[in-house]
Amino acid sequence: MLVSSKISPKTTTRKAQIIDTSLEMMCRMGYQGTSMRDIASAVNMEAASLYNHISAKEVILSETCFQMAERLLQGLAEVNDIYFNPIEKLSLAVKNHVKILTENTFAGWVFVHEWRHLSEANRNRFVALRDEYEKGFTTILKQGEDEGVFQDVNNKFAVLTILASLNWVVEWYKPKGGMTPEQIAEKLTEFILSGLKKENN
Amino acid sequence: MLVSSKISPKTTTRKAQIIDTSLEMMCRMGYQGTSMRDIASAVNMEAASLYNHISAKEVILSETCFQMAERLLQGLAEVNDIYFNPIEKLSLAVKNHVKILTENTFAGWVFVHEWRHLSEANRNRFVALRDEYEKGFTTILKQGEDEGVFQDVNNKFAVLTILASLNWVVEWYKPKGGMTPEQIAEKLTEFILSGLKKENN
DNA sequence: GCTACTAACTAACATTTGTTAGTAATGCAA
DNA sequence: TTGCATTACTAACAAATGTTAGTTAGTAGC
Repeated sequence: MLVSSKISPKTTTRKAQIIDTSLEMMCRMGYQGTSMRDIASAVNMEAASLYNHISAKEVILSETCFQMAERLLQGLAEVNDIYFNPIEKLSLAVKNHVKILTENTFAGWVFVHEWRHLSEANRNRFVALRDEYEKGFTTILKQGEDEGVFQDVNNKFAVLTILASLNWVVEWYKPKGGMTPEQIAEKLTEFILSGLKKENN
Repeated sequence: MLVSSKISPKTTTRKAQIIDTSLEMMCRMGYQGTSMRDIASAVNMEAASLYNHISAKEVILSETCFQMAERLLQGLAEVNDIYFNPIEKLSLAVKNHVKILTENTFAGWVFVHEWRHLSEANRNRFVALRDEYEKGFTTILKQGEDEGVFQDVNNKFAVLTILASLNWVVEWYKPKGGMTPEQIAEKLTEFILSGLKKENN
């Protein structure tokens, strides 16, 4: 082994290293624009050697997409289980979303942009998870409406618009940038809520 | 010529036909996922024959991206020139944006998502236009602040979030769907403005 | 010290990629 | 009728693609 990644023997496996590097490259050049040879040379090995760690290129994409989806869903489920106030729920759902996307910037970007290149079977599974996630947000909005805290809006439209602004975070968030994930979440919540709270207009 | 597209001899050129078909395919499979042979067989010809109409694959992408950028910029410039009231300005800027993106769904999608695959030179030019466009929105927000109509927000943050929700339209807008572009623009404006107007909270 | 495993290698594969060269058939203008 | 521009074709190119086969050096457990 020429290149040893023995900083911490088990926590950072070679596989994780390959995936991390791949994700970073896919952010710059896209999934289809990043070849196995590109990835290999970035981690200082031959393309064929990658297959000792990863069974196929698509696994890099699918593992990332599903991991992120699971994390988002789990966070949202917790919020919906524990809290009662719709405003609080929405605020925490936003915080959860921003936290997960900014925690791993590259995975976040790939999750938002590159899932389209999943194989059909995986793409279908993925879209199902995404729909479930959207449903979680819809539930919060509905509850808010019922309790008279939120305006009466087209829920589908509102959820999509909200998620749009949340997902866009991956586009411009930089860890060393001016705002922390918490500040971003707070500002986004403000932005969204001021447009939803009834006592406005 | 086996396939004749003589519905209206000059308005729909073969080139336009090729580009339209390409854009539709790129929406489904991405720029890199759409090969010249894919495009060719979709318009019933050989890949090599495409080069009688288009000098390179990238031209399909670059022409689309720059055309859309120009249209958006021109619309925004008109709004900023003619009107004075910041709320009216913002509302019309949103309407302009939604109109142009929904007028040609495929071009809109490609414009939003695939510009990354432009060659470096073109990408730089493109990003410059996009920055200019963002600046136009920033101007409106600033004016609104100065006149005390809008809240004091982080302008960069607000503009990016606004554009995020505007661009997301390409993701889910369907011509035969429930909402017309005008209705979408109106709802988006409502959503954005209620989060900006001072008399809120 | 033998065994089994891990992780790297070289070589090659069958496709697919964007694109060029060269060649015909067509239709319009002179 | 001649000539030119348009638009299609076939054939081929060099490069790049994801992946497999077969091999080998090092390491850990018995």
